[in-house]
Amino acid sequence: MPELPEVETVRRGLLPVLEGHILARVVARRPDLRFPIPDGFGQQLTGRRVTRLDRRAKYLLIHFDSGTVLIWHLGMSGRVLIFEQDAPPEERHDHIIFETDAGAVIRFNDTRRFGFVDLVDGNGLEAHPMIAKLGPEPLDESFDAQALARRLKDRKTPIKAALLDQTVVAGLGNIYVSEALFYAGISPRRSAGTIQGGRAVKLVTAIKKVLKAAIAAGGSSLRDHRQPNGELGYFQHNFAVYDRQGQRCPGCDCTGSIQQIVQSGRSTYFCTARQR
DNA sequence: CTACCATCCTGGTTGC
DNA sequence: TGCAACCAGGATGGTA
Repeated sequence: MPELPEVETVRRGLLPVLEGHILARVVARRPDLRFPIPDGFGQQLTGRRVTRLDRRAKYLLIHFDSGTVLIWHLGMSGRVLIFEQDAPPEERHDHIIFETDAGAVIRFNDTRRFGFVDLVDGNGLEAHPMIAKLGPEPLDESFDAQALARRLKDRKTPIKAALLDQTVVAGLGNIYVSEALFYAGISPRRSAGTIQGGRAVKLVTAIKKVLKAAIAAGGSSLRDHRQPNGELGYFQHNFAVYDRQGQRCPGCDCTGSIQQIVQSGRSTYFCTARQR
């Protein structure tokens, strides 16, 4: 799915067309995505003004003047497209359509339908089952080496798997975990509990660095992600290891090449010389 | 606790 | 060229 940088890119694209605007029309073109679309979805949002547009981990949180919050997860293949005028015909996987009082059209297109939306009262947001268990935001100042080390302590699972666990740190996915471990010089196979002290400092630094760089690049366009204006993100050109198996390691003079392994069913990419 | 697996879907790529 | 198997950025719940 879109990971944190891609969702943040979508949020930034939506800001100018949504924040402060009223939804003039909201249509769900099918009854379900990953989960059923809430009853009265369109009716609850139509005529409401967007007061705030937040992101938590990989979730978009759209606050309305009614007190309702739209929780929106893009799944693995979800795309948000914005047309400020002259929207082209709807396409096959355009599942939800929003139109604003200014005439902007926003479409949620999701071929695999792993995405979902839910509506919750703002007071209950933190208790929502999808939100309540999330770990710290990796770009928050409070997410530091101590915070990470504490959450990894005594865990025997490989660090790769631990970083994909959204209760450890929220927002990383398969791409940025490989990238962050590369910059930290840590093997994806290393037992998570051994990431303490200096290693934790390196890993936190690497996580923040790679996420910030990816956001600045508009995310990564591998298969599905596009910026909401339709442009491709370009961080995929800056991957150090992801999807680069067999290529030379960009970070050291080692003679080896980038290895691809499978951990808990997902591909991992790393340099065996540089990452220990 | 941990590791592993299947599952929800569609579509692009790979290999025969 | 056809076709089937496999793979993909996620997250959960079940099993052993």
